[in-house]
Amino acid sequence: MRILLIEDDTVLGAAVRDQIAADGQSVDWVNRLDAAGDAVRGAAYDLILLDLMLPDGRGIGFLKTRRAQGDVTPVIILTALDQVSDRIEGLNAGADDYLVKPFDLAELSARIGSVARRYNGNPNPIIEHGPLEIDLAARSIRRDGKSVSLTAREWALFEAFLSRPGQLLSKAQLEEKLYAFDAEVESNTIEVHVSRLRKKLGSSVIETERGLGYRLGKA
Amino acid sequence: MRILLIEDDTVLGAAVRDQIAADGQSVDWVNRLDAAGDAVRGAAYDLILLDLMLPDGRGIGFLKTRRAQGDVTPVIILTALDQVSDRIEGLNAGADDYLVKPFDLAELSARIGSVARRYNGNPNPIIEHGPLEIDLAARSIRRDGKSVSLTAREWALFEAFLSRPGQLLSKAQLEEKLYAFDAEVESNTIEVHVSRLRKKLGSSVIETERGLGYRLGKA
DNA sequence: CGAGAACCGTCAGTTTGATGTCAGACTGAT
DNA sequence: ATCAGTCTGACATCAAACTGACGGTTCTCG
Repeated sequence: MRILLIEDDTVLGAAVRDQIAADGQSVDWVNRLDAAGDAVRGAAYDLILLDLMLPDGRGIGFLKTRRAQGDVTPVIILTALDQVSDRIEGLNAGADDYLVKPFDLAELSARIGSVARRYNGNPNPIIEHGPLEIDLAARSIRRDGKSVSLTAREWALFEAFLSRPGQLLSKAQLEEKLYAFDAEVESNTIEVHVSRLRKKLGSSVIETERGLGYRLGKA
Repeated sequence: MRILLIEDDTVLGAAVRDQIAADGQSVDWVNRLDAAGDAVRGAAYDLILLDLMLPDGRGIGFLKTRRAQGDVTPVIILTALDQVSDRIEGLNAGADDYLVKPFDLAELSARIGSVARRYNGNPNPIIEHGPLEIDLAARSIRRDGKSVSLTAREWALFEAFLSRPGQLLSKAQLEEKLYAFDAEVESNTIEVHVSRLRKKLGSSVIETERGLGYRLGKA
């Protein structure tokens, strides 16, 4: 089995490489996202181990790009961020599993085995939410069985709600999610996007709490 | 470390129990959700292993109920459903990790160790106050398990009390909290909002001290 | 390269519901 | 019994939110 390790920490990277080699698998180890891009274009891997914090960007972006291009290679995320939100973001982006640092090398072996064993081509991971069937990996939604397409902004907004179901999100929080840091919006952009989402997905997907913000609807 | 195993498959359950025992941990094994409820009420566990498909209901509901009641015991989900949607639902419901069947017993041991090691912080800060469960981050309140929604002013007022439990707050102080500087209320606004809060949260949440002000009720 | 479509931010007219105000009932201290 | 303080239902108001429309920009495809 060919494994691609994307990790910039030299100590951890070496340890992981050695562990995998000891398990009898073949490993390629890169420490930057651009090198990772070259690697996946140059060879077919059976599994990717992906660190989220890399010198030239966040690993999530790399993962999303791969998935957007139709790559279904199993991915295990390695993250120092022990936060449910990061795990969910990773899974939403199409990861198959995650490991929170520091992790046991035995645990790593177990999960590699697990992903490999499990990976025999299961078609599509689908979240059900009321009348909606959401396939995050494929970025597709079916509403009452009929497919609905969302734009980039709409996905970003909807994901913000999905990753925190039940939580109230203020417009300021949502703007942060949608527009990184810079790029200030000085109009009712969020309202408009919420309106567009509701038109596509049903009026009850997102609930308004006047003066406070929005939250994902019950179902 | 005390571990509660909730699993109805007798073969798998026995294997897991033996493995945990071999690791030197103490296990209680139940095969139904109602028995699980009795167990968690009767003893304090350090970790719960939860099967999702049980004869008397879905494990997700059990997990959600525990979390809603403020229980923060780490939970690892055991599921035969190899679907990202289940993992996300589980993680959202407050699970700390999951294992997809069939799993290695070595992997189980590794994850138990991992969760136990990792578990230091509390995922969701929920304040319990009598029949109320208050999640300030999510801006949600449950009263006897049923969710109650507050308006912006009501939140502001309630937070003023929560941040100074037991302390007497005069109407003037409360007005300052609610209306920044330009305090321009010339009526019984505070009284009205206190009344509205009591209607939503129960008449005993806030106590009146005639001529002096208000304070948060005992519980 | 050009035409058309898609996407997104902005705005304006309309809708909605949270909130301040008031009046009358109620409470408790003296 | 009196009366100031408090409670609460009702209501009008106005800011917050909704949404259709528009135009600028980017993307797509011939």
